[in-house]
Amino acid sequence: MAGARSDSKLKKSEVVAGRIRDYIVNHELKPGDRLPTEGEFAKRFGVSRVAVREATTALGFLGILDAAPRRGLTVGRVSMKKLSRYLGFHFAVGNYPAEELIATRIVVETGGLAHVVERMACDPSIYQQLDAINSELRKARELNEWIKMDIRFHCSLVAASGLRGLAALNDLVQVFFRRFREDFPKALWKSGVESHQQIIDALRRGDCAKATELLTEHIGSHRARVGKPAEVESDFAE
Amino acid sequence: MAGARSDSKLKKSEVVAGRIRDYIVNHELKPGDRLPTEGEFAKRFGVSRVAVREATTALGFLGILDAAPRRGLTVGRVSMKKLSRYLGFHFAVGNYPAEELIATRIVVETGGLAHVVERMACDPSIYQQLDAINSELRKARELNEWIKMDIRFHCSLVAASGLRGLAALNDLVQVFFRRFREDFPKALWKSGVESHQQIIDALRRGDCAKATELLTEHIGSHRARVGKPAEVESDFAE
DNA sequence: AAATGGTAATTGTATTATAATTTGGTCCTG
DNA sequence: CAGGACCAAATTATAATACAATTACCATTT
Repeated sequence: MAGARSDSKLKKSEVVAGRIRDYIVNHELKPGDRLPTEGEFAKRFGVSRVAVREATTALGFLGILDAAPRRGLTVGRVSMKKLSRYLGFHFAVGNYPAEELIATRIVVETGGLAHVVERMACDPSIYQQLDAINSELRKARELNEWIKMDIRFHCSLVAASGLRGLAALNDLVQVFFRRFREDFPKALWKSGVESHQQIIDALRRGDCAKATELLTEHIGSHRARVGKPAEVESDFAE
Repeated sequence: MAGARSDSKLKKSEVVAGRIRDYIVNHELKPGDRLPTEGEFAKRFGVSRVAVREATTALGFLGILDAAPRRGLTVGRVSMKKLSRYLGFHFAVGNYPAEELIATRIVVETGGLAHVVERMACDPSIYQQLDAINSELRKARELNEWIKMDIRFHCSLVAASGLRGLAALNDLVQVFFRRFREDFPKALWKSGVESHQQIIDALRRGDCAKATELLTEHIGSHRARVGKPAEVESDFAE
């Protein structure tokens, strides 16, 4: 009942945003291409510049377009970083249950391992990079630093699969997961780093099954702590 | 070089959006909770109401909050459907390579299968639901209808894992994948439906390995068609 | 020809006004 | 006294306008 309006009656700025979207699609514009100015759109759509402005601002948030004085509007690039800045926290609010989030992490991260093994066989620098990050992690002395490096390790692990789409999804998952790292006890840091080491060593050996087992265990170790309930809708399904 | 501004100099509306986000986090607000009015925020942040309005509009696009006259601002629910309206088309513009998108789909969809088998054993209605959707798909006579039902089948398949986070990610992937369905030849519809049937039958038998193999093959069959190159950044990994 | 500075175009921000909508209360009626 | 209808106030929705800030482009000068 809450979002009933979203279909029955679109706000004007949403309509305008849709028309700008259509403009991009119909003209087959690619990132970097220029769009008409805000005033131009306002005149063309017969609305005030404020309405256009709200639409362009919102689309700017999504990374769909960029706006700069004198340059005007240009088609942008979707940036997961930009998105996660606003969406990541919301999953902390919307509360997916811990168990589901952990299981999702396992799926996404282990899903990339086979590709990692494949690429690592051709390119030894991949191992070195992961190893270097883990060394940094070992040197962490403060929680925020540790969190940052731990996230970087896991993101790099998935990125090493070469599947940028999967890496993008993983970026999101990691952000949603952040709250579980906030109270990660220092006593467990060391064993975490060792887990990482074992995982990348298994990958270098080409032992994908072992790496999968270790990573599943590693992520699953978070189950020890917490798990709030929640209610989150899924969309298309049903 | 394009998005350099995004870190060096945030627009005021982005700053305001960030502060509203922080407000929600700091007050531990949950979906449905009320926020101060736009005027209130404007006074509190020392900016004009237009700046607040741009922020709230953008956050409204993302589903992070709802705004209604007299009711004011309330914390919203993230809706993948809402997001995909604006992001889906952009991935068609931003162009992930087909191969990567296919591989990502395989990871996400097959990753949920083990959970599906588990839940299906306890709840036969899950099979019935998937079977019903596939029957609908079999009756499709028009491309748009077919696309819609095919997406619904695959989304329901992942949703059947019970992992709502994974289902949300999958919703996104399906939207990004849409462009590959646009020119799906009618001649292949029938074999697609049969693949679906074999998959859910394998799941009902508890044969997860077979289902995984079939689904991998099913999704991979898209490889026959196309594959544009692209350049898309990944974020955290570097 | 290159560098430098100015100018104009375009977005960024603020102010104000008015319309539309919805909640909540109040008043009237049975 | 209860219930419904209506009215009013609060709040968002939209618009019009003005000015500041920024920067791409051009002209001018050295």
